[in-house]
Amino acid sequence: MIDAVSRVRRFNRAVTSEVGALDSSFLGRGRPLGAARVLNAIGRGLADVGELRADLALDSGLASRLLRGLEEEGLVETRPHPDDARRRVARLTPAGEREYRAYESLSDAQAEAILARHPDRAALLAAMDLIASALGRDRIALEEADPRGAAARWCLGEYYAELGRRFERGFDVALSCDPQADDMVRPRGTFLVAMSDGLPVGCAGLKGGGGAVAEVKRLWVAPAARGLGLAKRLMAAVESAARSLGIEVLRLDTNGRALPEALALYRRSGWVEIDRFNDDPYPDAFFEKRL
Amino acid sequence: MIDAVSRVRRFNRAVTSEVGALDSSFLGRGRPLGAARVLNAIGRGLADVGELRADLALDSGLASRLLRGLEEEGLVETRPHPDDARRRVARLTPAGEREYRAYESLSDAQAEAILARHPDRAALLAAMDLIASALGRDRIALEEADPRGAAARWCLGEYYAELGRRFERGFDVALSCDPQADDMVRPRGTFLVAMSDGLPVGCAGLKGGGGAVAEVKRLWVAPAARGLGLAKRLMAAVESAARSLGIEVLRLDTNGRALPEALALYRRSGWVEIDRFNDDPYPDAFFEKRL
DNA sequence: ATGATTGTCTGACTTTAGTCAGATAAATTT
DNA sequence: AAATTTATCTGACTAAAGTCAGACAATCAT
Repeated sequence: MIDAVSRVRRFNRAVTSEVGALDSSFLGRGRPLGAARVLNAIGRGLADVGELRADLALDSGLASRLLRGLEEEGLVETRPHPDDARRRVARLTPAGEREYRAYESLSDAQAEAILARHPDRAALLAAMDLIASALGRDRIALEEADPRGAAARWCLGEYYAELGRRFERGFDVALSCDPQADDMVRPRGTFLVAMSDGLPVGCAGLKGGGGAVAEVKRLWVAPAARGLGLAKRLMAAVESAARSLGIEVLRLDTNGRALPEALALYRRSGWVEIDRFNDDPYPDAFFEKRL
Repeated sequence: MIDAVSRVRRFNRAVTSEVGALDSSFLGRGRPLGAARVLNAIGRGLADVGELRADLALDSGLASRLLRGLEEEGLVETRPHPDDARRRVARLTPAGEREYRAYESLSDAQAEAILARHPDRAALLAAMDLIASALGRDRIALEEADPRGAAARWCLGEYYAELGRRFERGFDVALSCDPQADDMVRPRGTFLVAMSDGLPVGCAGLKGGGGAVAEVKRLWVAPAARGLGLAKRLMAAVESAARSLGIEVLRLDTNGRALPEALALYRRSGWVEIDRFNDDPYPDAFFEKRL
């Protein structure tokens, strides 16, 4: 009874009795689950009725009836799609918007309640992130993002914090050559963030200078998402972005002592070790790859 | 969108879409969810119809009908309770037993599938244990157990492994004075295991010698269940068991360098530091408590 | 012994979810 | 222009879940 399978099933029971209740925040506002799910889907931005039906796996008849119910309640409006009058688009009325937000804050409150009664919030969140990333691994998408945006800044903050823990003497961004954000925005470069259902779980930057040589910077994967092959995917995406920008040679620096996984990744994916090409105090290994 | 509440909600979505599916192993055998749940509950040992109804939160009418359905299928038998003929007890027929086991192995297979597609099994299991223990913290029960039984042996194995990691030179049970199992069984002593929905998450032993002095040994809490106040509960339970056995003085030894949390716990819960009372090589601190 | 309480059952409901065979109208293909 | 396909809707169903008022017998309290 203490084998791995029993432990997964125990987790499952714990979660469906507690979190199942959390999800039932869909209830509690006097509306059946089906209608609440449709309202929620529209609130999340699933305007197109077909999309909505696919997302919620609803029969066309049922979907149509649920929509009409919400329309009669005055929460939703539908109109034909401007480009194709067979399709219909739904959106929330102001009253629907209010109702949607009411459901949202119910969910938030229940999530808060779970957190509040646990002493070690950080450990609980880390475990939740790990499980959510593991279960949703096939749905982790790489997106180009502004390096000054919220998702990128969160990743960079976590990255710097981790370097601080890994380097014996800590890490100070000011001492390292921090790439200017403009150099990581098209057309000079780019910045990629791996998103797992809304949570950033990894990033990589391509810092260009306008020429044929560019640098890969800030490769990071959240602890919760390690082991899923994300670093490899991020590097592949950076390379293909570099090609599309006309870059011919990629370079990067790293610290092999503090970040051995990174070193191993570069070595096994076609990077060649070269001489030091900057005087940044942190790195001790330098690589190049011709595209 | 990266705050704690969003992370809990993301976890929740991941889990209800994946594990929700896991739990729907209740389906897939041509029986509606309600009937499958009742069959499962009886299989788990909820014999009393009232208990069963409370556990599944069923209306009495509905419960009665579902039971009758299962009876007609030949899977369940009910009879009046021997002590109180108003109550009814249900149990599985041999066919019901087979059907129950078929559901169980479906669930097992689905749990296995989740594990199988994740690279870092140990990390995933650790995260699941942590969440299950945190959500089920109010349902962690302390039980007296045979120190040679499965639950106790699992705890002791984890305990020794952890000591091995914490002591600079590792830990070898043979070098330490390993209490004889008989000394941790009533009437000489006892052994307590903390169980969280079937998983042992902590233990403590009371090693008596027949006299008025006994020793507390093997206090351990699983990493997944730390921060929930379990060590304190275990110690309190050991003390009250000791009182019931007529013990007047409790002693224990520990290693303050490798196990600082334990030291702090003893100091703040009425234990007094005393001189070394054995020549075990591992401990460096010795305590006593008069009951 | 009587009345109240308890545990379960029955029958008559309602609501929700889900299915399916057309109907309708707009777009696409031929 | 006619035929086909597509996106949604309608109406007529069924199955499952859940509710409620009483019925009934056993037990408990006084």
